[in-house]
Amino acid sequence: MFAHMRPTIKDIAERAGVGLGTVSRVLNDNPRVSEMTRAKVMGAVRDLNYVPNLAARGLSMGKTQSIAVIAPFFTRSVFVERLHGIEETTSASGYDVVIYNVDAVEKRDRYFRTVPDPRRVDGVIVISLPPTATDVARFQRSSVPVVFVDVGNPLCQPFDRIVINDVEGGRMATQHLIDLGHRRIGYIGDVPQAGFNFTAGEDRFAGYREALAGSGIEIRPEYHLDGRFGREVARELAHRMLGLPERPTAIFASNDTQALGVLEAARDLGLDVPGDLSVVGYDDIEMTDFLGLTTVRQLLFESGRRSVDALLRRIEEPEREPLCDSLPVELIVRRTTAPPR
Amino acid sequence: MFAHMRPTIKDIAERAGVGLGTVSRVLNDNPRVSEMTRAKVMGAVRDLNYVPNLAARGLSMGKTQSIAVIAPFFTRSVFVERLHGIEETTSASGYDVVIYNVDAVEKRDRYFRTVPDPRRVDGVIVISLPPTATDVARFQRSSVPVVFVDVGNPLCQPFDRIVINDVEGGRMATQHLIDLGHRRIGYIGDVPQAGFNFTAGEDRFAGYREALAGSGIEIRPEYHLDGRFGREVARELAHRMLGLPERPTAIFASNDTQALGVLEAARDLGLDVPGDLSVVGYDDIEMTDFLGLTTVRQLLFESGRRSVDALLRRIEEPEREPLCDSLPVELIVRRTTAPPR
DNA sequence: ACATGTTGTGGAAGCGTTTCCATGGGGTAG
DNA sequence: CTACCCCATGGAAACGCTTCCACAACATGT
Repeated sequence: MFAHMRPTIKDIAERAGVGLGTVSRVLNDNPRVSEMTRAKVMGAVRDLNYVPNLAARGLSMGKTQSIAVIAPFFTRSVFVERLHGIEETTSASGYDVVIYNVDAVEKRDRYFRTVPDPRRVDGVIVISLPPTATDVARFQRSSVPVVFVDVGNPLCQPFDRIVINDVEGGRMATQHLIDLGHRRIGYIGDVPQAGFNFTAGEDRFAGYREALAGSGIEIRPEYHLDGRFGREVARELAHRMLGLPERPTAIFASNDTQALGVLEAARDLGLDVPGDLSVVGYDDIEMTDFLGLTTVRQLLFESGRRSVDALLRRIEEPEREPLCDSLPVELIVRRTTAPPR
Repeated sequence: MFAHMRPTIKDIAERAGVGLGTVSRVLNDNPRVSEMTRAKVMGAVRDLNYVPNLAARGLSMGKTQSIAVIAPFFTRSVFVERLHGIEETTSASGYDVVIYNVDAVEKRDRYFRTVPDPRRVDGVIVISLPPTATDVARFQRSSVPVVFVDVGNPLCQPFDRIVINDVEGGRMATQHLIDLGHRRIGYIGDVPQAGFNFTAGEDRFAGYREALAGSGIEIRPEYHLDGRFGREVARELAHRMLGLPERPTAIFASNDTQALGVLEAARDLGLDVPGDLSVVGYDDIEMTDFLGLTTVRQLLFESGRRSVDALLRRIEEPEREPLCDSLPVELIVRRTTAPPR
């Protein structure tokens, strides 16, 4: 028994009594094959339990049937949900998904340099990582389709991209607090991680300022604190902000995780939410529902889905105009916001 | 400019004025190359910005430099954290990770059939999905190393596996409640999803029964409810259980997500936790810390890390004895458990 | 009758690597 | 000085597929 020797198209060809080219044509649904021959080949395929060698096919065709996702901190809920959308759409089209997790700037640079290679993957989805001009130039040369998700950077204009209007989201969150009657509204955001240049935070902050300015509310620098992403840090920042002589009656956190930290700080200080303090988050990750956190929902899963759609479309038709798909944001009011006392 | 033509080793060879074999040897750190030639080749590599073609290498060597992870519902925290361990360890060794998410039985079967193919991946990690005897036979024939994580099934004995002692974990959680003085202890678990045969739930329940039996506490069937995984369902189950004439003073939920549902139900009913009701979860996913949920910690990240270690070791030495690595569980006492009133 | 398609087919060439074998030059030991 | 061996090297073969070209057989139009 040659149980260990995987059959090749040559084996199929011999068994079916046809030539190599014919087998290949059958396997690729080329119409130039007679019904009879097709049946013989398919029979042999079944008999020998043939499975094509993807490396060989890839080498010959210059296609790999796999796409890469380059994402930072892929364990954070935001990315997990986007990934979910990507995975679901991708697996439906028979492509494999290879994940490149970026947890350091060097890794991003390495992946940006080596992954977008037509001999490695058929397409790349980049999430939340703005490229430099050099990166962009390289991507364009590489001939691999690249789609950006959540990257506002104008350098990306030559590529398909799925963007989120974070300014608007920040504005909505803040406006909601203003509408409730708040005037002393704090903002807690994540400091752009060294070298990553995430833009979401800044945009949300811009929305915050816009809303305040629109209502003629003074922007007080002591009401703005940034810290490394994470609950613990946000908790400390909130402690600090809530310890101010004239403390805010509401805090908008630039993401739900930091909003949790704010809630924790409020709990520490014995402040009632929303009685003494209103809190708004951003992203609407799964557990905000449990906590009753008022937040700004962005269509995370959908953003993943659409990025794959865009990528596959471009693989089909490389020459179309780059599309820019803007996803809506929506305010979800729950139990952590109320008029100030 | 031939900007679009990726250089091959042939180009390198010409530019460096050496032969193809020599280039290949340099690239593969073969010691049989003089320092001078090596330098010339490396120079050419840099000049031409050469990147090896992985498909070609894979075809030639029968290796792909990528490993597959087959996991159910990869967006659930438990899997995300295991994946994190896998990703981190894998990327450090230069392998790619391809994710196959199983959200339906058919997908599991399809992946089990097609993924473990030596021409597709160098190794496979299967998480929480017990194989059938047929699957096992196929895996063994396929010659691709397979490592199981969180699969207790005895059929997996021929393979490396990382197991978690869920019986012990369930026992510890329950014993903790008993030690606090509880006698009426409920159990809420997830019903084995049709066809998936997850075993963790049953094991944890077995531990629960053991602990009760060990303390001579009667096992009351009305204190045992199973439902589909998820917060909402668990919340309903908890409602039902807490509506019993003689309601439990403590509930052990088979996983943290369901424990959240229990907490929600307690909140709905105005029960104080831990005053009126103690709650214990399982897994110690990230947010349990925030909620102060007492739970059983299993080393999720570590399980991922070790599965990769095991896999790479087996790729190196295919003939070693299958290892069975058992990870410890640990009770983390927080704020949701206390003696009964 | 012949030129002209059309259809199905076989097989060689080529994709970019690694690996194996052959070769030549230099060193070392006799 | 010879015999031997080792080291560095070049290049052919092989990996399994797709694709292109050539060709045979037959149909069609004049």
